[in-house]
Amino acid sequence: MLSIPAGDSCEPRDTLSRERVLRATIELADELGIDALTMRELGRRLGVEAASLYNHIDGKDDLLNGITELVVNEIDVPTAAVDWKEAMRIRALSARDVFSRHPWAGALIDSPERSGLAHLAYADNVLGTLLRAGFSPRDAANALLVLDSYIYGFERQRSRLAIGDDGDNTKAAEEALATIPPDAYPSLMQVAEDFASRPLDDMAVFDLGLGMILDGLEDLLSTELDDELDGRRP
Amino acid sequence: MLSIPAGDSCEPRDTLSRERVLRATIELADELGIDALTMRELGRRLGVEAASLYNHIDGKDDLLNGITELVVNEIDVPTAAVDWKEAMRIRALSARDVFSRHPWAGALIDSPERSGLAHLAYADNVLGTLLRAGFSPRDAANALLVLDSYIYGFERQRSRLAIGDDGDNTKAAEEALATIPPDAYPSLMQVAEDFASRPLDDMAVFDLGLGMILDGLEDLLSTELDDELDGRRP
DNA sequence: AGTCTGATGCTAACAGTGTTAGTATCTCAG
DNA sequence: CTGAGATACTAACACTGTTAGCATCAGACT
Repeated sequence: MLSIPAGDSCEPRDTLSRERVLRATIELADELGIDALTMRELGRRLGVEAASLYNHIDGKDDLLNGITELVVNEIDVPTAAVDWKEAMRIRALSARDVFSRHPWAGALIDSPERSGLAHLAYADNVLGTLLRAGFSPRDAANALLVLDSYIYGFERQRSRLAIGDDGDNTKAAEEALATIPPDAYPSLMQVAEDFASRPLDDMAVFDLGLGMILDGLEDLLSTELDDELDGRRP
Repeated sequence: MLSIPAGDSCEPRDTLSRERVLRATIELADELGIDALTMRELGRRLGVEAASLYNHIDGKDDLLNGITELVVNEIDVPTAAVDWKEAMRIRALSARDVFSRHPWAGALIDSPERSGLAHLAYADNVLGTLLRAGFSPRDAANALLVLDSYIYGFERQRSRLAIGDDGDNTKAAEEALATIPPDAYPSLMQVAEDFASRPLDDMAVFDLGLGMILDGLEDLLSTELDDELDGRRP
């Protein structure tokens, strides 16, 4: 199936392989953005004609699925016996880290039909952590859905607002101030002025919202445990 | 500028206009999905050749910006003097409603550079509500970011997991159960079995997470007000 | 009324996309 | 050294968004 010469630890240098193609795809998407990812450009990078890629992948969809899978695998899912809240926080921060390395990943991950085995393993790990913490299967699933909504959603907002990874948000705020009709949006104006003086710490804001959800989940867990006790000793 | 005959209340019937094009675009996207939205197909719908559309729009980007703007305008932003929490909840449910009518909207709204005047008005309204409730400009902006991350993120998860609007989730869960390798993902298995017996009430889950965030914001607001009092009477 | 002008739609085409069929080449086993 | 199978290339197809140039039809002006 694979084109790697059998039993040799030396990597194949001049021939293609699914893995090499996927790696080059990620590189290309990282450097030039997902829109610049075209079969011909990808072939050019690999010193190959576009059609040759089809010997190793099933089409562009398969290509996107492949890099999505690789990226999902980059997200840390802590297996150690840490507190469930801490585990969720570590996972969230790791996801944000992956997104900052691969800005295109957010848009791909929550496209339907791109979830492969990596996503299953990811979900299984998270659900396992929550179940062990005492969540019911139903509440564990709900928690996963709520958390992922926020984690992935935050990334999308970040990219929508063009929030850079460095702290040049004050400049962006000033530019926005200049283009906004002065009197039409007073509240927006007031907020923008505030951001012009002090930059947005998006990391802190992310953690703020994450903390709210985690606290809410903790409440959910404790009431659930109480209910369980009541059920046993009515 | 506009092609409407001056001063006549009768609408133009056989000539195109930017508005007619945008309306037809939304219809097409609603019926066949955003991928089926092609200039030639859109022209066919309007009984017109694709190139003619360019007399009324600046290109496909302008088209997408236009329908995004229209859809954002569909989101209710309650101006009445209701509780800020209730106002945020109404807004969130309205957004979810819009997304269920236009499943493609989620993917468009949080693409960068698609935010037009509608988005500014939307943000101004929400920020105004929060400022009036006592939030500082900084915290109001943070609250908006956190809330929108969750609201839009939830929609993306919904579409990713292919959660339909009706309650046939049990069937989907059973299918998922069948394809999952039985022993590889025990936690996932356990959760899927639960969902096979009782369907997912995505509306309730959405409200669950929303409540957590709103409660967290309420805490933020009260400590903020306390700090303000302490500052005045140290 | 007749003409003219500007907007509107059409035809044809271009560059670029993903993808496939058929052919050449290259590598390695026998 | 030869044959066979994998691998890459050439050429082309259908489709995308987009533009230039021409035809046509409307209403405005003299």
